[in-house]
Amino acid sequence: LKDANAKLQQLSKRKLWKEMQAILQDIRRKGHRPNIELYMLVISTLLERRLPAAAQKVLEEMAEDDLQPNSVAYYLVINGWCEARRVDEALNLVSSMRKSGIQLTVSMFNTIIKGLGAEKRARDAMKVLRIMEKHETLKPTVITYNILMNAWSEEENVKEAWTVMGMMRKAGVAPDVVSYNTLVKAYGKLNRPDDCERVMREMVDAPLRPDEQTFGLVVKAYCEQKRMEEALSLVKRMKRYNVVPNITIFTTLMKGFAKASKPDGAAQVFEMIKEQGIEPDIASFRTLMNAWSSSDQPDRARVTLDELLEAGLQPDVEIFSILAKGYLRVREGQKAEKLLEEMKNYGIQPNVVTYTTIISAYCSKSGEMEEAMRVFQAMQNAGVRPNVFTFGTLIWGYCESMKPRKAEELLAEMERMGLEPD
RNA sequence: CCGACUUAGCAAGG
Repeated sequence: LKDANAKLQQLSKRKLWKEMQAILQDIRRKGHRPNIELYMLVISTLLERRLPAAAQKVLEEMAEDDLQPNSVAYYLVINGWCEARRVDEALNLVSSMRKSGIQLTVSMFNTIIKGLGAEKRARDAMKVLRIMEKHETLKPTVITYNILMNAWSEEENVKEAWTVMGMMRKAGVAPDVVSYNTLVKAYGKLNRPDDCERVMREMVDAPLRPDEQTFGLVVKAYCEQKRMEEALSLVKRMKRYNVVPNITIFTTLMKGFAKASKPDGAAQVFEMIKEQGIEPDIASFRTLMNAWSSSDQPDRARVTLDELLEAGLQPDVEIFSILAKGYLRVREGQKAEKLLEEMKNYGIQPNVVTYTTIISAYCSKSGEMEEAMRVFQAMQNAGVRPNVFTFGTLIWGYCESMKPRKAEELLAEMERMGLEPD
């Protein structure tokens, strides 16, 4: 058993779940009893690989061995089903647990409510919460209510989110910062920054202190509307609440400037980051590069890339895809394609986005469809599967260059590959 | 008793 334990530890690191299952079976066949730790290791590996069905089987084997799995083990499997968008399986498991008298916990229901929300079933999630409210020992906590509020917010139903807030107050549970942030988020999705501000004021009256996330959400709402003046002034107002703007908020601002076609604004924000003594992270570099690339200035994106390298950060596939987009916008297919070599030097594998961007660059110029098709071939030779975007781009390119026959051929090829044209 | 589970930022001219 000790031996098996060590072996399983190794396999778990490499996520070799099939081998782990085999060892577990072997132990049991020989009439030994694996201990709880062994079982848990296999279960968590299976769940990491998104195999809740297999994990549940192991859970059942544990029970056969008279090892009562603890509630964390059950929670993990329930959560696994929910993350795999199979909430009904999670619900089945819960009802069989109830029949066998296995301890249920609030976390289990929290994850189910979240899963229902992810399946756009907030209405069902609401029912689950109401059942919990009537239960003696499984009363919803502030987290439960928040999860449900978020489910409504995802469905852009701010009215029901408020309803949940009312329910929690009625149940004697005080809304917290997360509850209010969720409402702010809901209004943000609805493009109503002014209502975001209103919720923030209500939050202050509660009294609760808005945090970085609150401001981040409101700043984003202004940015979506391209109301950059207000976004900036809100960031300045943060100090009054003793909240220091962080890298996320600055990045949100940069994205807003990029969206508003104001790359210089993004560059200024980038300077602000450094002035605050914050080290820009890879995401902020990407956002600034994207601001340059989206505004047809690949050379400036290139300068930013140099700065990234000087800062000692590792460029990644997204960085190069963004740079390729810059060349796409100025219709420089060759320069975009040349990035492939550069990436090779860094040991970065181009992905479907990178290739599709390069293909678009060729497609955007009449008479370069052959180049586009060459890259399309190279991509497949490199083992990268084209997707609907890739085909859509090529089909568009052929249509633009008045070659509908070619476009039709691609449409057929797409279907042969099992891709659904949209 | 303490944790854990909930809410913000970034890439593809279709």
